[in-house]
Amino acid sequence: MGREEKKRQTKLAITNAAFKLFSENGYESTKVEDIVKLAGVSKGTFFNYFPTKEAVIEDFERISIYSEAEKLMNITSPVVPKLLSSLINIVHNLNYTRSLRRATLMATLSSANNLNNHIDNMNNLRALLIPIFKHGQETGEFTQKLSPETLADLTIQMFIGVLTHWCLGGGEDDLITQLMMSFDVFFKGISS
Amino acid sequence: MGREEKKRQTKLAITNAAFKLFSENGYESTKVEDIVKLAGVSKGTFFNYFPTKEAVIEDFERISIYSEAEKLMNITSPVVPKLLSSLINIVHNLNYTRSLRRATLMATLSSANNLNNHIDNMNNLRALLIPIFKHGQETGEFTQKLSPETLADLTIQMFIGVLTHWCLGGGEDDLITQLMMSFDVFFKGISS
Amino acid sequence: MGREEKKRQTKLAITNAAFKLFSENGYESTKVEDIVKLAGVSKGTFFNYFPTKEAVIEDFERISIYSEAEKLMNITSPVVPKLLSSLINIVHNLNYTRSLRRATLMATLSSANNLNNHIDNMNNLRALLIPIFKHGQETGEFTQKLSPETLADLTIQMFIGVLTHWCLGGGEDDLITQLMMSFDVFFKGISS
Amino acid sequence: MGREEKKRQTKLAITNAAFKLFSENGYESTKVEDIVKLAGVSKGTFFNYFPTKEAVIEDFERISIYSEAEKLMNITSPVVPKLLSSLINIVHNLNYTRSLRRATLMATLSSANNLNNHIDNMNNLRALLIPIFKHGQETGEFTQKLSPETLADLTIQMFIGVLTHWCLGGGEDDLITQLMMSFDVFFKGISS
DNA sequence: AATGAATGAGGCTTCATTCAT
DNA sequence: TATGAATGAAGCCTCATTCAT
Repeated sequence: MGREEKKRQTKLAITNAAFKLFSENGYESTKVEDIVKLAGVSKGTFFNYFPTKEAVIEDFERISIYSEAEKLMNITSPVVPKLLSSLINIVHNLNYTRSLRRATLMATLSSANNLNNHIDNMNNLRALLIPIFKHGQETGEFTQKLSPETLADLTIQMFIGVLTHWCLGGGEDDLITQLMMSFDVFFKGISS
Repeated sequence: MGREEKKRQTKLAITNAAFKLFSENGYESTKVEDIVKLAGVSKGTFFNYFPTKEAVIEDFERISIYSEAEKLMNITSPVVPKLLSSLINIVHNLNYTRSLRRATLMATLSSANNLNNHIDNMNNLRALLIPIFKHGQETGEFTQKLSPETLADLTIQMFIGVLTHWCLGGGEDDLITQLMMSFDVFFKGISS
Repeated sequence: MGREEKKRQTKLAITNAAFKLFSENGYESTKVEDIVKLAGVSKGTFFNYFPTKEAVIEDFERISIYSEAEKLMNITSPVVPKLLSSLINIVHNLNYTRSLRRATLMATLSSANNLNNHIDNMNNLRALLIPIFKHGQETGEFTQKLSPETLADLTIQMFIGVLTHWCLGGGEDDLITQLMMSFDVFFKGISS
Repeated sequence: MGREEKKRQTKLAITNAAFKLFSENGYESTKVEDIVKLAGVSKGTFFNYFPTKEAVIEDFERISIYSEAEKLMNITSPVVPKLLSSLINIVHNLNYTRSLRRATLMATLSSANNLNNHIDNMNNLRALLIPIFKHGQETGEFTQKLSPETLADLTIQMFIGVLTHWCLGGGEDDLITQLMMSFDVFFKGISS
């Protein structure tokens, strides 16, 4: 195993450990000491890979709900089934547990920087969804009482609602079941 | 002013200060020192009123979304307009700013105790909503494809979705507008 | 003993301890732990009085060679004996040991800030000396081949030379003896 | 280029880098990492050439003011001009900047070992100067009120005074000008 | 009841040094 | 001989909490 490969593994071990602990106990309660113990490296090594403890949390953005948004891009008619399967796919890839989603949400809430990232990502996703809904309106799938912008926004809101309610202990234990049921209602609500 | 009144005022000053700072900077970043400075009391006084710093956060539950749930109890047909006006009423009384809602959400996420409170409150609310939806189904307002339990759950989810999306920067600046628009879609989605 | 008096004593205990240790072992080798142990207070108390470890060193400026410069201001003819007695007086009040002077010199050398303070102080002292030498030249005490500015500068240099050579182990053990002998030669060198 | 030559060059690169950084930022603030980065070698290499970081500072003695003292040995009458030109020569060869002299002074102050080296060197120089002054007294160049030992000591003190005052920002920008002016006064002060 | 000085456990981070490659 | 990833002891500093006044 080459040096570079070893480095990648070390960094991964640290990230995974931090990941696990943050999601179980939250950022502030997780000590660097805990992370390195779980990762099986020394404290010095931790700071060889991350300048501060806070720097690790940025890797959490990797698993934000927006990470796979680009997959939504080439959706064609009929919109609903493909959109739904895309959303399911995103959730599937995120591989969330309730506690992991809570940790991710806390990460978003815990710093102005992360919050701004969230807003940027949300706007990007919104921009992707707008033409999709426009198209859907033209083909008669969706109500025209609401603008495509609003429809895009409500979709994101629905998605966040499912995730948040679920991570706070509500809904079905299986996130995807909950997601499908919720969007069933939602799509009916915005149908023409 | 009597001694008891003075004490109540002091406690209120502390709570309000903590309240403001938690909502602006989060729980962990807010120091007891900051709170007492803003409240205009000494550190010693703080600990005369609250055994620990964490004890203050429990007062945040005062503004949880469940605080006014009992007002939902005597809803009669037709369900939709009264339910909607109740929800609006709750939001109105909460007097949220985006940052205040973020703080409340962080408070819920930041301790197992608060999370359990949330779950208890949610279940209480759910218990209140179930007969309402049952009634609504009987009178033909709501679809019968979903159980009253599910409808209650989806309502809570919708409510949380609006609040979360909004506090993270999404939706209309006016929370009530956003709420009405969202529940319009939702009620259409669960109509019979 | 009042609270304020107690505070002054605590701060003094810390300063004195730091003072002693810095002069014996140097700034970097002295740990905050050492200081508080010697001062008989806790680490927390240290940081109640000084925001950082470095902040303590600024108190060292109190014993800089310039601290009593203002006493030079009202010197009248003949200049030499009064100037000499002033210099002796300054040294006397500084109460230097060789190691303490070394520590003070290191403090000056160890940060750009302290160095700038030194330069400022030096220029103030120089400004005080210039009219004195001007006066001394007019009354015929000093050579006119050198400007009053240069004479002031050479005086400071001589003073620093004595202190530095002495603290590095040279000269008489008694600093004042060394100072008098040196300025005897110096004043002869700049006599008219 | 032979292997030995390569090694010498590597060591020189390290020494020069350390040299530069110590003089700019001081010993403690200069990290081994900084040195090796500037020298263009790895950390491992550094420790192949020097057992510890502190070992590098001993190379600073190369540029101590005593390094060329032996040139003073065969001074003949008249003493003053030759002594002065020797001192100028020493300063010239040292090639000091103010910051470099500060670094050298800090090196002397920063360890008991270096301080002892300074004292040894000073005593050697003193031993060289004593017969010179004795000779100068016999030929009538210098006052007999002071012993040759004292004269030697005052000379060293003057030299150190010039260097210290200058490196702390005082005197002429050109060190040699400052040196000549100062020793002019000094030699007049010790003339017979 | 109010004060704020004192506490000290415990956190994050630094950095000279080692050693396997 | 050169490399640089890994190490871990040790340092500075924070801050909730206590308690004498």
